[in-house]
Parts: sequence; C-alpha cells; structure tokens
Amino acid sequence: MDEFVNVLKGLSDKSRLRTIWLLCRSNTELCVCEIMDALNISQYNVSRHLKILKNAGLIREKKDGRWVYYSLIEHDNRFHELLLQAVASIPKELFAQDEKRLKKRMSLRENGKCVVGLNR
Amino acid sequence: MDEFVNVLKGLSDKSRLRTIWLLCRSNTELCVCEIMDALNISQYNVSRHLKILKNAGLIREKKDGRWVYYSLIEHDNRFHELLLQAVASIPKELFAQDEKRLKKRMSLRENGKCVVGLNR
DNA sequence: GCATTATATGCGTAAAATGGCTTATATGCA
DNA sequence: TGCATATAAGCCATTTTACGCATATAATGC
Repeated sequence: MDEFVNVLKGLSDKSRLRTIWLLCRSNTELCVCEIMDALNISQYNVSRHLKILKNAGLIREKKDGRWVYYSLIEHDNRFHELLLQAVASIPKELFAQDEKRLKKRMSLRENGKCVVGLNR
Repeated sequence: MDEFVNVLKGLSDKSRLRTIWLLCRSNTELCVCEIMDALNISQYNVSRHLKILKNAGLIREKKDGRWVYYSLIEHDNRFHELLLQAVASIPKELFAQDEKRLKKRMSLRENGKCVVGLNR
C-alpha cells in the first residue's frame, strides 16, 4: 500500500503537480532547464522534485549528453491511468503562466533538442 | 491550484487512504468508532485524519446524537471523480484486514446505526 | 588534461505533518 | 441537574518535507 501512498505524495506538492501537468499536456519529454524556466523555480529544486517523482514511479529520465530529459511513464495499471487523468483534468487556466513560459522556451529548441541550458 | 494539492495531500497518508477506500467500497456512512475499529488505530488519530479529509473537501460529517457519521462527498467535478476511482482501483487484497474488521463491526449495528461506542 | 556547463546532491534550517496523551465539548439519559 | 460517553481539540516531542546555498558529478570541447 505504501507504493500507492508514495505516488499520491509525489503529486501532492505544487511544484510537482505543475511539473506533471506540463508533462501530461505537452506530451513530450522535457529537460531540467526547460522545466526550470517554465515553472520559474531554481535548478536544485527542479532536480530534487524530479527525483521524488522518479522514485514515485511517475517519470523516467533519459540522458542525452549533458542534458537529462524527463517524461511520464505510462503504466498499464488503472491506478496510474486514473491519477494522470485526474491531473490532466485540472483547469488549464491554473497553469496558463507555466504553459506560456514553456511554449516560449520550447521554441528555442533546435532539431527537437534543448540547446539553451542555464544562460538565459 | 492549492485546492487540488490539498485534495491530493488528503489522500497521501496511509490511514487516510484506508479510510477513503473503506468509505468508497462500503458505500455507506461510518462513525468514528467504527473507523477506529476497522483501521485499528486510536480515536484521536481517526478524528484528526477525518478533519484533514473534511478540510480537503473529500468527506462530510453528519451528527446523530453523540455519534458523528462521515461519508464521501460526491462532487460533480471530474478531478474528484477520477481520484476516487483511482483510490477504488487499488487492489482489494491490500485492505483485506480492514474490510474484515469493518464487516465484523458493522454487524453490531442496530437499525442501521452504531450502538457500540468505545467499550469494545 | 583542463575549463565549461547541465544536472545532482549534501548540509543546515525552517515549516509542516504525525502521533501520544490529556482535556474540552456536546449529546443523551437518569 | 448531573453523570456517562462519543468525538474534537490542545499541547508536546519527533519526524518529515521544502528550500537556499555550496559543491560534486558527468559530459563536452579545446
């Protein structure tokens, strides 16, 4: 049962909820610095929250050079599916700023990859 | 957005998850001492967790004499619906003990009401 | 090898959650 | 009115969580 509690705990933080929502809605993988800019929070916080989400089994990481991309894990279990649907059902308006910042940031990608890093 | 985080926080505790699961599955209202016996935890803990769930908007209370009955609130919003479905989808086996204890306890009701209290 | 850079982690601190115990509140009944 | 009882709430100690800062790790390019 702790496993289920951990997933719920993973989602019950504002920064992490915003992160998961962006991953749900954008339907792509995002690197740390992109999430950082979208949420407008510090690098170490993004990193730490991502670790928690990874341990909860919600996301996976994929290294690509110096960049690390995170994406949702799609489980074939109903609990995860329903939870993610719940997150996705949260009104879009609440994430308007995040979405706007992400869109701007994503437009800087080249060949589908982040090339910006931390020097904005 | 804090409202949504609060609901998730409400669910991300083992005792509270067990409580909500029982309320979901049993499909009835339960009084404090029944929950106490089903989960096998102390009265003050049940009370406190119920308060958190109430503040999260997940349950309502109904007084009946000295007894207070709690039941799920059925929202017409998709987020709540999906979350409760997620909780209900957690394998029954994980709650076998709770369910067994609840069943036993519920058999002591008279005219659909709890008459036992704390003196077991 | 060495400097640069994207990401992760350890440390200290402050805030919040949790649990146990005790006490307060409120209802029912004699 | 006064007592018994179901539930709530206050207080305290312990644990967990989140954040900021500094630094470590790992990959890149010269």
